[in-house]
Amino acid sequence: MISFDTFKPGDGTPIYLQILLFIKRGAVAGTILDGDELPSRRVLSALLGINPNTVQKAFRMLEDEDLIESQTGAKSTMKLNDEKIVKLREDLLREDIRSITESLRQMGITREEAVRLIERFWDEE
Amino acid sequence: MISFDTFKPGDGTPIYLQILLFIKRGAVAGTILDGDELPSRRVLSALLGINPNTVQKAFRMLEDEDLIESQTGAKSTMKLNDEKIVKLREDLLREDIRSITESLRQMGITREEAVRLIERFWDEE
DNA sequence: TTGGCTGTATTATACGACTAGTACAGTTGC
DNA sequence: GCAACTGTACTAGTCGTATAATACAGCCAA
Repeated sequence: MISFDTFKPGDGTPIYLQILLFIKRGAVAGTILDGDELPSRRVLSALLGINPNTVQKAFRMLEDEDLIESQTGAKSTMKLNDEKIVKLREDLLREDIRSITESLRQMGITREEAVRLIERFWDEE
Repeated sequence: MISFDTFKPGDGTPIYLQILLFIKRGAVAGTILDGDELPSRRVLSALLGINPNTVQKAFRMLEDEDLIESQTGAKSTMKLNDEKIVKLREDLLREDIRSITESLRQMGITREEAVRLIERFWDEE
């Protein structure tokens, strides 16, 4: 059963997107595996203190991307393979890096400064 | 007059926040200086193809942070000094770095991999 | 078999972001 | 002075996110 212990809703990002990203990043990290059972919509929503419909929206999108399998009455399970994971990793990384480089460049930060900042703040907090 | 030529609304971030960040990052980069005139609400909204109220919301928040000065009838101007800029730089950098490190860590990326990714993708696009 | 769980669907409500339109007071340049 | 600009304020409406409550059909273990 996939654990959401490390999941903490934050920023202003829609909750359903945060759930989506949490699952995808777990799949990339290898902490979430093919066949793993997801918590039920009701259980997870109670756990996170949010509405079941919000969880359902996230799970529905995961199913639309063929990353989970659902059938009425039974728990949903992860549906992963190497190809999907490689693609997920590329997509997520590309967007993260694109976002940070654009942001830092707008502030006039150089590549060398950016690297130094990452090295310095990586292990904080 | 501050130019918004490089401003391109994107992601799902609220437009008024994107305008806010554009100004703040420009101040940090030194491309926007103390005393600089801002385009009028109406002109900027027409330029960006958005509603004047959205621009007003961003400008209002900048004034609440004492980063611009506005008076009825006259154009708004930037209100900066070294102390404010240092603080802006720290706040913006901290949030950017926090965001990217958290995201990459959730994907199981190490510090060394993160640095390599930044170095590799910095000059792309 | 049966009761409690599962996924799925529907309706209604609330709020923030954004748009549209209008109005009014004050500045600026000719 | 006056016309054209400026900032500010307000109402009304749409859309996406999130909540709340309810309902139904299918799985599964005791």
